[in-house]
Amino acid sequence: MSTSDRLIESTRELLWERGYVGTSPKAILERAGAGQGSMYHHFKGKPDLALAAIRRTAEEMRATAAGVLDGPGTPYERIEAYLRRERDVLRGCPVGRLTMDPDVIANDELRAPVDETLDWLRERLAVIVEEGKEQGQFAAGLDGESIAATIVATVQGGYVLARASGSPAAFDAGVRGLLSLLAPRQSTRAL
Amino acid sequence: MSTSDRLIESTRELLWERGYVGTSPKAILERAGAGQGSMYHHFKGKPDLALAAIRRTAEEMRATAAGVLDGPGTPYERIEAYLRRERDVLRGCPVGRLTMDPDVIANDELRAPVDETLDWLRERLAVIVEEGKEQGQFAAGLDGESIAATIVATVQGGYVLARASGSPAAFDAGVRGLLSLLAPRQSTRAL
DNA sequence: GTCTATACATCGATAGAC
DNA sequence: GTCTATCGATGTATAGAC
Repeated sequence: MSTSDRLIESTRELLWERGYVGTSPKAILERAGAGQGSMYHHFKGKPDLALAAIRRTAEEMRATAAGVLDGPGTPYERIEAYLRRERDVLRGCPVGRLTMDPDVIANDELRAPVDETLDWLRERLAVIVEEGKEQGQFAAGLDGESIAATIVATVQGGYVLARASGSPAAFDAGVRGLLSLLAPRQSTRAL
Repeated sequence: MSTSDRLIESTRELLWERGYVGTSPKAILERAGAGQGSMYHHFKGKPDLALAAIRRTAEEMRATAAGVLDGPGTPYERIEAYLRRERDVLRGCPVGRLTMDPDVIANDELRAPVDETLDWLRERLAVIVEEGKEQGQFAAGLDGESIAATIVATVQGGYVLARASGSPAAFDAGVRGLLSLLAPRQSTRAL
């Protein structure tokens, strides 16, 4: 792995753990095993390096979600697979957490990958919900885009609840509740 | 307002805007119009002042939520009132945002008010959902605690979506989706 | 490309005058 | 109680040697 790559990877880890405001160049360099010079040679500064890290994290998240959402199964099953997919719940979402970072939100360039990723996810889920409606799996009255927003919000908020309580249980409960509300009509299934 | 109060209020504002890591004593003092000496006279240090601020914010949030949840109306209507209550969506939740703060999560004393508030909210909502089940407004198969977690998560995650996109629209969409899923059986209502 | 040295501001806290 | 002065450490960035 190149020095530039190690810098980006270290930054990704630290952004996830401590956010943008809580991540210093010094900490990045220590973790990457590099000196000041390397960082300022490859990147213009902290925001530039963070942008590279955020873009990579966003892309990775998109690929992971696509892997599940484009998989086999009925619309409900694919949504369930997305919601139940294994997660390091207490670490939170490496993309969503950035929305609580004032310096990220204030910088359109840093915010863009975050926005685009969550937006992509919502649109992808909205299509799946619409498919489920066509197949009669979901009630015709549901709005795909709204349900998609609810699904993504439940996940993002589930991280908040889990981190507050120090346990993944609340995340799982939120997912369970959402799935029980989404469950295909008239089949009472074990959730 | 006493100096101590002004310090707490300034801290509350800054914690909301910038989080714990992003809030410096200096910024607090400037906003409060006080000097270093005042702060360290009234509080042991930054964590101590933050604790006072977080406790006050948590209490205020609880009171606000209770005002809606204990109000009039059917269980569904009270949940709807809670979800649709006016919010400064783009500012996010002053309590929930703290869960993304590594120094808050690492400190049990600072985390406690956050945990207790969200936990209280979930329990309160769980009772309301159970009431709705008894009254036949919600399907008997629903689990109060899970649905409560979904409701709180949708709100917390709604803030994430809104802040990512720079618009409250996604928050509203998530709420709309959740309400459409919760809507009392067989009455198709305008949502 | 990478390193060390240096710069200057800010961080969180303490000391001590008033 | 509040103020200013000061402290050592860290934050972000630049300079310049190798």
